[in-house]
Amino acid sequence: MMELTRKGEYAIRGIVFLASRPPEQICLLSDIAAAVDVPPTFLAKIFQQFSKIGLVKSYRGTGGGFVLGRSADKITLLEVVEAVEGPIVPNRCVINKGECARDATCNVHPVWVDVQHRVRDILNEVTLQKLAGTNPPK
Amino acid sequence: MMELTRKGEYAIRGIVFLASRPPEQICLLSDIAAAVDVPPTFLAKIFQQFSKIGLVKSYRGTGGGFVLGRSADKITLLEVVEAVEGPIVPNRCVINKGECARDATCNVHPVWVDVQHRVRDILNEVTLQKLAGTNPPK
DNA sequence: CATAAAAAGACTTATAATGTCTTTTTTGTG
DNA sequence: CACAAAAAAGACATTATAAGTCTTTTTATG
Repeated sequence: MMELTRKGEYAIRGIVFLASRPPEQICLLSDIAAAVDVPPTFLAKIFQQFSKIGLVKSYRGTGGGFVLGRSADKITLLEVVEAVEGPIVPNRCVINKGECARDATCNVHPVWVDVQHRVRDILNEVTLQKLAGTNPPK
Repeated sequence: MMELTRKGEYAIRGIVFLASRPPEQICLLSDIAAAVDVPPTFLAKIFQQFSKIGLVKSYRGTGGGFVLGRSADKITLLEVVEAVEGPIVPNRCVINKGECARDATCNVHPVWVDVQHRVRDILNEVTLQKLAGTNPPK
């Protein structure tokens, strides 16, 4: 239960790798994909999502590629995960009230809210800088 | 992300309902299903899983049905969820070492372990008694 | 033995995950 | 300007999982 999908796994690997490179160095998608062992076409989709919300900056054409959209200590694991997996919602009823007809009487609801907050808090404390930390750039 | 499946949702509804009934009263699966608005055949599968691990006790034949396997204050939400959803593992790499080749260098791993523990702790604190509490038996 | 109920297993359908392929757009370079 | 290099976009294919149904079997009771 509560399992990260492969997409999420790949997303993390990819952007952590990018964070481990010198900040101004433009990385080819194909290089990243090879380095973190992810199908390049799939990683492309993921990085497109990153790009749309500014987690990475993309350059097209010759000499193009990707760099982080912000410094690695300003990007959290929470952002990365939610970028590709969507919001963290342990149960549908947490998304919006009224979703669950039992709302008023449902004692389980607050538990899921609690879970949601705890998980988000944990992931929000972890920055890409920390994650890239002891993986020194080769 | 991290969403409970419908099966899990149904499982909780079903067993919480059972917990809200007088402890010795044998409940028909069909009655439970109707009360919590779940397809009876699907709920049957769920209760079979419960039965196997003793969360509920089943009686077959005429006059048969289900009762809780233990008192409601001795059954946790964690048990219920894991019974039908499997163990709570935010990432494959948490299941067993060696799963992830990057193991040693992976800084993300401990984060998932942390998430796993927090979530389990939260769910482990919640008993069926609490959940059934303010839902008085009709 | 007839009936009521759960257990078990095979099966179907729907949805989401995972991934590929092709075409288009953008950009730098000879 | 033409070409090549790269990402963006969209359509497509495949596989896995979720969700649910149906049929048959087992067990218990009156």
